[in-house]
Amino acid sequence: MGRHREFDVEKALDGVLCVFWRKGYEGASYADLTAAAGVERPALYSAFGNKEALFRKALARYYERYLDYIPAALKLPTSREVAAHILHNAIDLNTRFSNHTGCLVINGVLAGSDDAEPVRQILIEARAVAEAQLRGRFEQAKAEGDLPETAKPGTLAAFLMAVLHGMAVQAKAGFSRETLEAVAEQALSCWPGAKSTPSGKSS
Amino acid sequence: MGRHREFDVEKALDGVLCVFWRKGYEGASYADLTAAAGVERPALYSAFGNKEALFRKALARYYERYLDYIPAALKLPTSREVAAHILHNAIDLNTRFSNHTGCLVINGVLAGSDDAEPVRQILIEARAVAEAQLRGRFEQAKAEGDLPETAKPGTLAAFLMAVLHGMAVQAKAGFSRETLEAVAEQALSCWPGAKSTPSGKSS
DNA sequence: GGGTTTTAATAACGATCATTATGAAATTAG
DNA sequence: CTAATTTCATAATGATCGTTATTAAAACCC
Repeated sequence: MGRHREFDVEKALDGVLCVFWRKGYEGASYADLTAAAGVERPALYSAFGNKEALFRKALARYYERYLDYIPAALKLPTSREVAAHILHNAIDLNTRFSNHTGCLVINGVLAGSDDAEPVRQILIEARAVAEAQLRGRFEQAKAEGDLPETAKPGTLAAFLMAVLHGMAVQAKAGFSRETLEAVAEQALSCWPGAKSTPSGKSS
Repeated sequence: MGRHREFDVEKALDGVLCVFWRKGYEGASYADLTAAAGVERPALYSAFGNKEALFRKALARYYERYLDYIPAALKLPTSREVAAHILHNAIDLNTRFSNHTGCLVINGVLAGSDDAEPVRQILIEARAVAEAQLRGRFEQAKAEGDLPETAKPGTLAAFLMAVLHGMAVQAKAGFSRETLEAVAEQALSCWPGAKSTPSGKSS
């Protein structure tokens, strides 16, 4: 019973996502958001809740639409392939759209007013989850002999995330895909190789 | 002629700097700024100009008070020492103050409203200057044989900056000094070594 | 088809934003 | 001591912030 919704909720969310991606959480005003969503303010509130809830839903959509290469990468056979796949896909994502470069999880809130603190923590937690997934995958690689005994999975995960974050900052500053690819290659150049298995027998 | 200033301009600027460092350009309100400076709004305006001018002066002070390790590092004898010195000093700066972690040049404005675009460009330019200095120093290292012929100074500079930016993001998220030191070590582990001078005679 | 319910659009809400009039207090020049 | 000048603190400016009444339009139920 009642009137139907006249706008496509997912389309509106996509528009909202682009604005948050470009301007961050606090930098995006409702004037921007409604213009991009093609919908008036009360419609956004009734469909998504307040600004923080709206951002959370945009972030969830970002993960499922644009960050799906991460779970895919984690299934690759070697830790080096995992790292390389994530680096290259991140570069593509960070430079593909000229209207919103970089990464939403970095652009969202790095530093902001006290009002933005909850959203800042959400993004910190999201990055921590990704880093933990990488550490787990690299621990597995170590157990499999894909990484040497001396390798530190936690350090490799933190290092890879640092390079990803740094490239996101650079992409937001307008760096070219080619420059970022060179950065990624440099980061990969010191990736620990497979165990030389001096005493191991390959089955 | 006229009344004397009753507050210390440099002290006030230091207070302002801390707020910008912690909350970024747009996240810092005049309520925050005046509280930290210990001075009323009109005093800030008469002494420094508007918010953008105030930020520029805080940024200049940041460079001379906290980023003086960069010109010092550029004078070190080898490119590896340059990179290591900058990485370690950046980590210290990013974690030394619990009230304003990370880096002002990153926290300032990454993504924001259109109003913040001028300040965003200022920070992009500041980072570009640092990267160009590094590239110049690494070109010199290459010419001196400190870096191999295959080394790409521009890539090394961009890579080093990426790691620095990534660590600044991580520091702002609360990462420990120890974790960041491990990240820096990983970044340095692939630093190109001195030319092996297979046909060269050491003088 | 009237009554109910949900959505849509306009416009208003109080709060806060950066910026600045305003006038009192303080210092120097004559 | 008076006049001129600068700084000080209070408070007001218009604009914009996120959020929400309010009212008209549309779609369902009985």
